[in-house]
Amino acid sequence: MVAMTGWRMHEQEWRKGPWTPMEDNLLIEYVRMHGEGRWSSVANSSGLKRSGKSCRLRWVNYLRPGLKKGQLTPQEKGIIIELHALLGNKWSTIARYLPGRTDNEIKNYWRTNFKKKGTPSQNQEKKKHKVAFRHNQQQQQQQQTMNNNYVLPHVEENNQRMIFESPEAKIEETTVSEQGYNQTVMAQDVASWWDTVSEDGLWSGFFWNQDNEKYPNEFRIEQSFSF
DNA sequence: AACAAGTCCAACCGCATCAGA
DNA sequence: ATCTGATGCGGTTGGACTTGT
Repeated sequence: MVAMTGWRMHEQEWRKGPWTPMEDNLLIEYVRMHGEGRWSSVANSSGLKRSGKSCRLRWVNYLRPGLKKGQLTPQEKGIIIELHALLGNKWSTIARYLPGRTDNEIKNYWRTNFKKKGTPSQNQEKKKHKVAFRHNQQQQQQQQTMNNNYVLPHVEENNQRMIFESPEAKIEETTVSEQGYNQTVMAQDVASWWDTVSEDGLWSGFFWNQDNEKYPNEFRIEQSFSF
């Protein structure tokens, strides 16, 4: 209740609905000048008639430099599935391990593909490609107007291996044997997806080790990609 | 060609938590 | 210790778009 007071103060005045390119530019300019954060002052400083909450969401989910658009890769899907099996609906936490992807995107992916029965049909996959293509075109136009000075956090590339690090979970590189992977943690509706991805050869391994005596609440992952 | 149904995703909402006064 | 505003998160919705009939 209390938490909403600030947001609702000028609720009648806030614009809602889809963002226009002009609004996007105003927000980009604001962030460029003031940095991320202090969203509640965006309206005053930039002239945007959007709530701070709306501005933050727009920035985080759409305007933020480094965002990937388009279809999730099999690797990314695998990470989502693994982490969801481990963490549940902690979309923002899962998103931290997928640089350039947003919690909203991951949430949408999960709901679309696994919240209901069955796996996506081939037609659905075709549709996804079309949508992804549309987004890529839009994003490329968007990116051209922006000065990308940001560095993706917590990810390094090291001899064809992505090392995931989390400030919260202290995830670090490790060497876990394939036998250590426990497929039973996967939901049943995910199993068919696993078969598909394994067959196409793009997925080369993603192993978990929860036998961590020292830090029982932590987990370690090894992710190998074929670039 | 027209309509219905399904899919996707941007954006909103409400609540929880954090931080500063 | 309490209050208040700011921020973050997860759930939900609306509408554009695609596909099927």
